[in-house]
Amino acid sequence: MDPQNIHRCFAALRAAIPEPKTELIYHSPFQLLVAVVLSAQSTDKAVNACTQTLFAAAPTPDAMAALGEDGIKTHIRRLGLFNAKARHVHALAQQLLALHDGEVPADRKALEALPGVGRKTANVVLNTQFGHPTIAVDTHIFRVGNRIGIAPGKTPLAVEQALLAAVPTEYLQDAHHLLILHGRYTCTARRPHCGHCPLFQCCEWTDKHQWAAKSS
DNA sequence: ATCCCGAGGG
DNA sequence: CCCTCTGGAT
Repeated sequence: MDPQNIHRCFAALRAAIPEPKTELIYHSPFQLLVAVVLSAQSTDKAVNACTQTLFAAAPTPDAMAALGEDGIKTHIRRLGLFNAKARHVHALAQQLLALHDGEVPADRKALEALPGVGRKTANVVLNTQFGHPTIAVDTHIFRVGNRIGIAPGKTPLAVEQALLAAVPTEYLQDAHHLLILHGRYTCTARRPHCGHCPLFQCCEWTDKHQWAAKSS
């Protein structure tokens, strides 16, 4: 997709979603990091409910390490993958204490070396906590990017780089959130609502007409 | 390529 | 009832 078309897409999204909601603000980089680790394969609503009680009990890496794996589990039992997540969050707190003086590192390599943290999670931390220009490519953004033609049939990294190249740095935050919302509510995985999609004109997905016919 | 692993939606 | 969810590690 050529850059002009990408800009047309974002203009259309901006018009359709006038006021992007700011992401939930967490009290510290540590709490945001934990929240993102917990969010894997889970809805934001469920994660918010869990983190509220979890951070009341253990707001810092120190307290989280002391809470222990089983203690963490009692707060996140409603999430999917909660066993692995409790293990990761506990090990995460311990490693922050052991290797980084209890602070979340502002470095990609150090972040991705932490348990339960991959590129997507590292990008969220780098962007929201440390102001680095990154795009965290989750399943929504990956799907949307491939469909509309930003990086058809390619890897999440290719989508990330294409968006980084196309979106002005100061607009990355909003672009990220617009794409998430678009993927969540309109460009859905199974039954996309192409019939009332704000990106229908600029979208290069070959199946868009088929789905437009099925979705009013 | 597969596992982890539960809730909520279509 | 089946699928999907703001993934990451093996």
